[in-house]
Amino acid sequence: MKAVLGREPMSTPYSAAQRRTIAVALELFSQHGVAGTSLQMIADALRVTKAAVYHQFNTKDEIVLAAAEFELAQLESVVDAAEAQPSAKLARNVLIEGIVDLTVARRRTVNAILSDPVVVGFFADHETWRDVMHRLRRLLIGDDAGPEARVRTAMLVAAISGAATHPFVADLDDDVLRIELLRLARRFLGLPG
Amino acid sequence: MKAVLGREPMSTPYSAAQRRTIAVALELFSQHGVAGTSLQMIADALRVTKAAVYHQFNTKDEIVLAAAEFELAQLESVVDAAEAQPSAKLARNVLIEGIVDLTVARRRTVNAILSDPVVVGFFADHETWRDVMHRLRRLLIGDDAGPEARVRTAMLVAAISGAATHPFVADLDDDVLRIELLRLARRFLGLPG
DNA sequence: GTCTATAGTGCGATAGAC
DNA sequence: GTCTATCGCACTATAGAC
Repeated sequence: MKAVLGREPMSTPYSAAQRRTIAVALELFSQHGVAGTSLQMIADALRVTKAAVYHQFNTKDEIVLAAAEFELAQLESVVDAAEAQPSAKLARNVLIEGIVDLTVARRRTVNAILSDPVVVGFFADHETWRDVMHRLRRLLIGDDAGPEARVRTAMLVAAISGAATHPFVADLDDDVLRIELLRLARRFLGLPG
Repeated sequence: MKAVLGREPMSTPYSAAQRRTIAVALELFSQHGVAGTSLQMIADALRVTKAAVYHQFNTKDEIVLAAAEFELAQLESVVDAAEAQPSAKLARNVLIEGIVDLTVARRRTVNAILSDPVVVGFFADHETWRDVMHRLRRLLIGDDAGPEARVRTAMLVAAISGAATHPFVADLDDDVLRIELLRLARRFLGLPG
């Protein structure tokens, strides 16, 4: 099932210090954007100096890539779980639920990181990214490549990730947001829900 | 109808040179983000020096604000047109159509600018922005402030603006994208269409 | 693994000639 | 309105002590 050749999802076992760096970087990137976040800001948030951060990662780009791949890996595991379902219908259901859960749980970071111009540039030639997007698209659209299906899919993905970050719902509880997102997403796809 | 006190939508008549600066700034901001765009890049795109750009605007922040307000003004005129309708139903219809038109016509810039972290920060205390958002929300939700209505509204706004920028539909013609977005948005709201 | 110190570069912004 | 030239600063990144 996961026998995709040459791909090694989490083959880099980051140290605890590296994971802490990634965590604070994600928070700062989501607030100020990648380009608007300096290594000084990351170092200050970790309460160490810049040199200490450079001991964990050789360049800023490596931090950006590690942070982006961290979010990507979670999306990938949702896609994995969906593909493991016996039918296309079940797969789509698991996918929607997984995306909603992921988006709500990490609503401050996921969308901000994956849509940042710098990350978009990095991911343009990124194999795992293209693979995950391709599988995601296939799960949702199937073999129908017509405009209606494609726009509907883009709207659904954008609606879920965008709505979770939207100021209109900033004060809603995670549970309430999750339930409403799920219900509307299913209705949008014409699924029972 | 537009008698909102103390608000002066386009009271600053920018010169032709200033409008050219705003136009190239919007393009660059949407590609690299606000923080990732330097005044040197703007000057190069205009084929002048930085000093010439500083003759049009005193600071980079002024350029960012002018560019963001340019996009906001177009959204505001859509809201104006919707509020001029005689019924709530017609108003909502005009609003959806206007947002779809605007988003498709300027699909590379609108969403990127208005969701940029720097612009979000500028607009946090921006009167016109808050006013337009409040009126937009009122037109779509009315007096229903329940979670379902709020999530549905956030999803709709995010779906339209996000879908237009989504790579899944990057190669679709503007006309096709416009028609599909409109149809799906109306179906999402339970409107005839 | 963290520090101080610093190199080298590009940034936003300004002065003043034309 | 555009230019050359420059200031002061923050940035990424490195060197070397502890």
